[in-house]
Amino acid sequence: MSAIADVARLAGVAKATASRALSGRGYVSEETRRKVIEAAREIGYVASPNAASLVTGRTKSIGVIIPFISRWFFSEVLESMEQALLDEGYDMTLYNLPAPSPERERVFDYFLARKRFDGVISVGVALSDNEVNLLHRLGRPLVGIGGPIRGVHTIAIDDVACARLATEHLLSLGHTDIVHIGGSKEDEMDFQVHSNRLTGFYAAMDEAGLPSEGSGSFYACEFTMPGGYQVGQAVFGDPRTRPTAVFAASDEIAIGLIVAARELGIQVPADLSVIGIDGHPYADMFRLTTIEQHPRRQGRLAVLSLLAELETATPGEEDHLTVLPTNLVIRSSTSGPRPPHGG
Amino acid sequence: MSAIADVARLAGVAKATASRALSGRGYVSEETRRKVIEAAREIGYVASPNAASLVTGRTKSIGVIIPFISRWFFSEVLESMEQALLDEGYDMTLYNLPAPSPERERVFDYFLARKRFDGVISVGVALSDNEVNLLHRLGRPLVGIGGPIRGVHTIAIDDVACARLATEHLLSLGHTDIVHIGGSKEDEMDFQVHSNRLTGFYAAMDEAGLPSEGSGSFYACEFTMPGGYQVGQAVFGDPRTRPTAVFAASDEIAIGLIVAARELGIQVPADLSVIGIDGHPYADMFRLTTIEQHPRRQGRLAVLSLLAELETATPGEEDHLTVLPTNLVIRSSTSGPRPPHGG
DNA sequence: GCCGCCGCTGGAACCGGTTCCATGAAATGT
DNA sequence: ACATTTCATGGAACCGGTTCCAGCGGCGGC
Repeated sequence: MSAIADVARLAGVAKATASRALSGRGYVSEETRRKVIEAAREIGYVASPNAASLVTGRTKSIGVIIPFISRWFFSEVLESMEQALLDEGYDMTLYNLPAPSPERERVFDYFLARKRFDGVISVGVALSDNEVNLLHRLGRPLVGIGGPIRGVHTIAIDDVACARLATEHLLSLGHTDIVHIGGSKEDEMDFQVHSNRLTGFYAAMDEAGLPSEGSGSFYACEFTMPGGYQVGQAVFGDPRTRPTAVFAASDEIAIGLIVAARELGIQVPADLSVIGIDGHPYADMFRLTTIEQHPRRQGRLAVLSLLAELETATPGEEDHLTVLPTNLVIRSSTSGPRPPHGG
Repeated sequence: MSAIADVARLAGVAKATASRALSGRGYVSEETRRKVIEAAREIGYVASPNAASLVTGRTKSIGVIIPFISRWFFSEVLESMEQALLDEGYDMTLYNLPAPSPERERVFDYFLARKRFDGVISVGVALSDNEVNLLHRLGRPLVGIGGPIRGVHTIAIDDVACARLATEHLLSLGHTDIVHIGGSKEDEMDFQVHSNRLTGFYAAMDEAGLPSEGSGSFYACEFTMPGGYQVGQAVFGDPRTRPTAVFAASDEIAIGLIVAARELGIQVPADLSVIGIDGHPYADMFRLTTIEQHPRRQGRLAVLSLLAELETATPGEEDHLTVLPTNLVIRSSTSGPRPPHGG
């Protein structure tokens, strides 16, 4: 359509002056600025970001690497990042990369090397040193969400502490027969989330003098509601494996467990206490006690932190870890255990 | 880093030749092509899409406008579109625009006018004529998902038919006391989805000679599981308003209803049949009878259709509506009504 | 009255590709 | 043998901005 040359011609100035007037860089008299802006408005001029970024190297766009879109935590983070980027005048280019794979190699080599973005936010993805280095070489800052990446500023919650707190909540209610149901260490998407929550659980159990690692108090589970439901049916269906309390690694798992328990005629919390982690919008409806982790806050902070790094051109604090607060919300899925019958 | 001029120099040819060799356009001898490609590989050359799009006008990027990210249908569509675009070598730039608002005006005027994309897919968004025209003027094709937009190729399911089918399923089981619980017509996100499903419901009831519009057989509800739960508590809690069957406008609503019913001691399906629409992954776990609408298929088709339009440079069939098939999946949340007691 | 600085402006180079056009060599047709 | 095509290649213009640099008028200082 209309280029800056047209604006300049209409305003009766040179391209250079028009550019300065519109971008606000360099000396322009107040009168000239008004003329140029008026001319631009008149012909509906919109600058081509392509042309600009060709010379400035800035694209006003941020790349986001994320392994899932449809899982709660990720979609919340995504939504909040989109909002924050929009507010700051940035575009968001989305790369949904399920797992380390040839697919992902391809994206890194091809898409990311084209540097169509000023920076990258990686959500819950365990980037390899190689991948981090590639971005570094391109001079593109990187901020992570969800777990430490070597040499990268990361925003996360303290998963070990959360798990410990959740377990301690159950312990403080008097439970001794507690199991943890969550993601397994071997799970490919593990970004230390699974293992950290497991670690926190074992630590709390250990401190309470209860059987921990190796005692069979952990069941691996897909990180979804049906995953929790399935494991719940198996574990609660057999009186020999049924505990009095469960710490679930996510609210969705916890809800799946609650549904399974209800179907088996097990009273929650009278017969079984359940606690989760997340602060999922469904938690309230299932009266689930949980630890809220505020993903939207994490996403927003990641964006602001990345943009700050970009705009100050400081390399940012590498290896810096920002730990965001979480909070325990007690509803009625947890209570003290039923006194042993006949006891 | 390295520009095409470096590649040309290393290969001992002119920039123009190097460009032809790498892009595959125009005449280049096989030998020269090999030399250039080898040189490019050697210095790790990656073309700058900015520079290329500056002259070709193509960005190899698609803009997506979507009102929600975290709701099931939308996240599924998004994920499938991302996948399809990646496969075809396109980037996806995401614009999450909740509702018609000044916010949205701003995005249209500012972001979209910068034409950083070759085309646009709008998911479940009722674009105004103005907005459609703006895109048209920019020469960017547009494909919609979820409801007809004037002058735009749209991919959708037949919501009226789905609702009719769902209702007929309940009727065929012998139910006569049926209510519909779903989004209200006044809901701002209505993209004819709500009203179409309501229309289909009333049509089926009408045909069966049962009370339809204006008979109080419809309850408005937020389009989420807690929304369904809340309405379920209210409607099922009062024996006077409790029907024998419910057609829920979405699976999430249906599941919320089932949870509410179970808590009230109402047997599903013996006391209450429930059918939804979606094919949500949780449906199986709640044994929910539903009509599957395959959002991933919709997303994939939208991408392929848009790219085809782009690559053939045909303006596409405007006002064309592609209706994708849906299918009824019968599980055990529906059955015949309990015979009237004392009857 | 002259020098130097400041504020403002225009010309031109540049970012990194693509494409038009001219040129020349080889292959084909008559 | 000569006129055409066809294929290959290089030079240069161009896409639409930004930025460097030179020039110029006005003003204050000495």
